[in-house]
Amino acid sequence: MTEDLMTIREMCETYDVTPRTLRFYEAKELLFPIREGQKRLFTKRDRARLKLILRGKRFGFSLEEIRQLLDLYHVGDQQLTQMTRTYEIARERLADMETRKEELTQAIDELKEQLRWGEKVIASMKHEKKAAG
Amino acid sequence: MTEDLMTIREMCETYDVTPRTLRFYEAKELLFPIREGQKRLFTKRDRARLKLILRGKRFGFSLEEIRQLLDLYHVGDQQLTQMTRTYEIARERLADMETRKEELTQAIDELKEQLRWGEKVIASMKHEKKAAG
DNA sequence: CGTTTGCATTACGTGAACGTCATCTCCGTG
DNA sequence: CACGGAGATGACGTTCACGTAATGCAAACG
Repeated sequence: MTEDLMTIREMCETYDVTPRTLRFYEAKELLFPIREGQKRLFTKRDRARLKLILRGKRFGFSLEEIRQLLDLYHVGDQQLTQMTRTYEIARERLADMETRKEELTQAIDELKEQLRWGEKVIASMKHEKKAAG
Repeated sequence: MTEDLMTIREMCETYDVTPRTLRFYEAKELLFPIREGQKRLFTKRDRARLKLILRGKRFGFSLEEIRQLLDLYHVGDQQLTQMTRTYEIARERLADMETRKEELTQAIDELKEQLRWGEKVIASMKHEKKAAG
């Protein structure tokens, strides 16, 4: 099976994105599908990158931020200085993500608290209604 | 001190946003400053909401999603059915946030792993350079 | 009393992230 | 060989979340 490669349509169905999105990501140098004539063929590497892109988006990162991060995952044949810079960017992102996680944890706790409040309010409203009815 | 109230400028300095942003949030019904003549005066409630807005944005929520959530924090005099709906929306958001947190935790672990990789690569590159030099 | 300062409104502009439409090109099938 | 379907390429449109004038008003200040 030469099925390391996927067409644009297969990609769309697998990852629930549109062709436009995939072409857009290629234009922005987030993906690098190979060409068979005109047609794009997406490799395993592209799929790995796409997963990271979609995850990054759910975290609220911009495509540009994601692009910088992706470089760390496919180091390739970079120069030492460039590699070091990539590494530093990644460390910053990591710190960023850990901060987010803490905030998120706190937000979750607070929201849970509010939900308990909401339950009480709803309960008492039902009670009032009953009493008033 | 009647200083439960803040001017738009004070708000901007305190929360590091522009006047435009605050007016925009009011237009979108995320904030409800009172008026003294023409001027806006932001209450403690507005400040609490703004904090939640800014935090929500860092999590990648849209302003519309945030607006729905905010209703839970200032219940006011809603009807039972509306309150119940708000409560349900909040529960969905909570589930959403918990999913995000898990994904984020995983992403952090993976990124840490990549960073260890990066360190090794950089170390070996320095070594090669030394050997080649 | 003219002018700066602070805030207001109205309206057009902008960057990010795609959507949509028109048009073109192969490729396989009847 | 006509033709439908998958995919490509511009190019313009759209939504979100504000930015950026242009203009106006009203209190404060020298």
